[in-house]
Amino acid sequence: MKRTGTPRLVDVAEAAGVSLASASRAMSGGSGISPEVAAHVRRVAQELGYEPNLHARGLAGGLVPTIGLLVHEIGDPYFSEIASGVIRSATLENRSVQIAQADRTPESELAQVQALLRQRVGSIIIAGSGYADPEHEQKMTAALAEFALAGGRAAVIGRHYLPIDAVLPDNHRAGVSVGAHLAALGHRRIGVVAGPLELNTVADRIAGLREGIADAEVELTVVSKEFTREGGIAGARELVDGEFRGRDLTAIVGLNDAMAIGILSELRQQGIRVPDDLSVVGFDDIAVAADVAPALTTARIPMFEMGQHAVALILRPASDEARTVSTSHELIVRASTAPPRG
Amino acid sequence: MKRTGTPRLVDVAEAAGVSLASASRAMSGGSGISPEVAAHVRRVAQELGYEPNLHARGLAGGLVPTIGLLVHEIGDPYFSEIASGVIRSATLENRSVQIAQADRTPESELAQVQALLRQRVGSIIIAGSGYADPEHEQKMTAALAEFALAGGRAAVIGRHYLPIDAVLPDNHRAGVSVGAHLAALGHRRIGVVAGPLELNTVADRIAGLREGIADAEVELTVVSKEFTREGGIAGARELVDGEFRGRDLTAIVGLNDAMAIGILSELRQQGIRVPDDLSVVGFDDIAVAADVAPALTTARIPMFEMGQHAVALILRPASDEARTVSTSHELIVRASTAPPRG
DNA sequence: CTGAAAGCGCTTACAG
DNA sequence: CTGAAAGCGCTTACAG
Repeated sequence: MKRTGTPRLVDVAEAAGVSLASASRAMSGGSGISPEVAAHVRRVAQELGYEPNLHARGLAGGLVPTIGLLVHEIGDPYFSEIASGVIRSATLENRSVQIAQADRTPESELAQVQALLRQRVGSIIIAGSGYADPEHEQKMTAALAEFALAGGRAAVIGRHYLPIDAVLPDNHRAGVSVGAHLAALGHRRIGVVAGPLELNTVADRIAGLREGIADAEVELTVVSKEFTREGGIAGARELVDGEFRGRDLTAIVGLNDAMAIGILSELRQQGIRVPDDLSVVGFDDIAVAADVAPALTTARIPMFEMGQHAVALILRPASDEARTVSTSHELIVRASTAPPRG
Repeated sequence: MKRTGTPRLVDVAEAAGVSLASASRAMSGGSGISPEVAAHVRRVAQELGYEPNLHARGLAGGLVPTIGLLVHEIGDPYFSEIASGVIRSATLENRSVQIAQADRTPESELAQVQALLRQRVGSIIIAGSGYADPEHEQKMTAALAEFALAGGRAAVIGRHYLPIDAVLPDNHRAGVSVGAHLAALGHRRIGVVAGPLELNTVADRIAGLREGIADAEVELTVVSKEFTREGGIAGARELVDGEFRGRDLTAIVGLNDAMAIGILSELRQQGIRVPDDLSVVGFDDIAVAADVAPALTTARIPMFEMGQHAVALILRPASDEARTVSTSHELIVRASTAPPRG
């Protein structure tokens, strides 16, 4: 069954009066062909409505222009906002994006990256914090190096251990802002509900927090849970009702908004008023942070823009050394923080 | 550069002592080969760690096992929760998913579907309400019919005008539940902030609402806005402060949670207390509905499960007539609704 | 049911 | 820079 109507590269070659090889170079390669001929071929292709067959390209050894996007969990607003930015930019550039979930485990992350490589996607964006585990990061680096060797373009969002192009959230300084804010309000006994400590996002934010409170005599109590709303609930319970009950905290920091929202929920459950009895702060400023009860004070991280930056990075040809796009943060003070009572 | 290490189908054919053709039939087709041989080939393939080259398959005329998922906006929790269900099930079935955004316009929707078809994805899931516009729906039907002819599998979520496999949210009855709930509380003047009226989701929910209040003498005031948080804000403003100010409403329904959350935000802004001065209800029960201020009464629609159902549908071979999976809803009564004052 | 062969639409050495 | 040719790894009529 001939697919009439869909012009192939031979058709444009013929129409342009050049060989298949030249047409191919005009459309993909770019090098090894005179600019005039290339321009002519492209014009003809345009007129004919030529659309390259991606499977043929993939088979012939080339890479497919698809962008592989790896997130931990697309239902998490942090990642869905990044994904939105990636897809928006990709669509503008006529690239399609294939999405995979790593489900918050390093093994799955690696497996998904390899699945993406097998499909010969031309570029890969890995969103989400890296792991402190050197063995895992080294395997990831190796996989991506091989990918780069084959002409693939990779970029990461939010991890700085890998030697490749990266979009860096302002985690450390965001932590500083949050710490300084609480210290300035007068808080001296602060609880932190952290995600897994091997995530560099968690480590960076905690380090920032410590720096932000360094001038005041603040006691920090850190518990580590899942990096989710449920983790926030569990952490809050432990801090106000568990073994740390005696600490008499006046503020709790959730290391992302999902956790902070879980914390708010648990405190409400227990009849603890925010910010009267306890202040609460988050990180990220996901869309709903302004709408929860009370409205959440948080350090805004520009997820959507980070997704767009990542696409811009992989669209640029590779260079010798890894490029980095640093983004900024903004402390958004809302209703969930206030000076401690008394 | 020989890709050593990655066994090809010829390699498994050789190892299994059969022809390439038979090996191919064993791995993909299924028909035209004896069960014993097929089983043997598959075992050998397994041992060799054979992974089919999707591009070769796509080129050879077959379809690629990738699932194309079309949403309006991945940053919207309604769609990200559906996407999460789709990706979860797809990963379990070893399928990858390619995602595209339709940005809430019919033209873009059609364009994205065609882009997906050009890539020869084996299946397409379209999430999101259909349009009342018969011309658009007819074009969509034509595109999907052609796709089905080529062996593709398609399913829609949340639109029932198209003659293909569908997962149907319980929009009408959810509307009934919401209407009945408000009527039972004693509300008689109810405002509705609707999304675009040409969306069948909107039409279905409004029809349900009308049915739910039919027994009481309720006056419904409907305004139509964008199907987003901002739309909710605009609608609330119009209902309490604009030309409808005199209506003296005692409750406002947002036709999805995003709108309802926008409504809550606007009312808070204006110093109108919920539920004391005005009750508010939403639809969907997105993850944050329980955490907004006040916690939102809403009709729960199982987005994640709907995504999984859609994958189950497209995994099943095509049948003569379109199949339908109906899902249910659950009215979740929280703090945003109460009897009207006075 | 099974096999030999053509063909899917490109890219990329290899010559010129 | 340009072209003829081989090859990427599969699927699918076409015979048997």
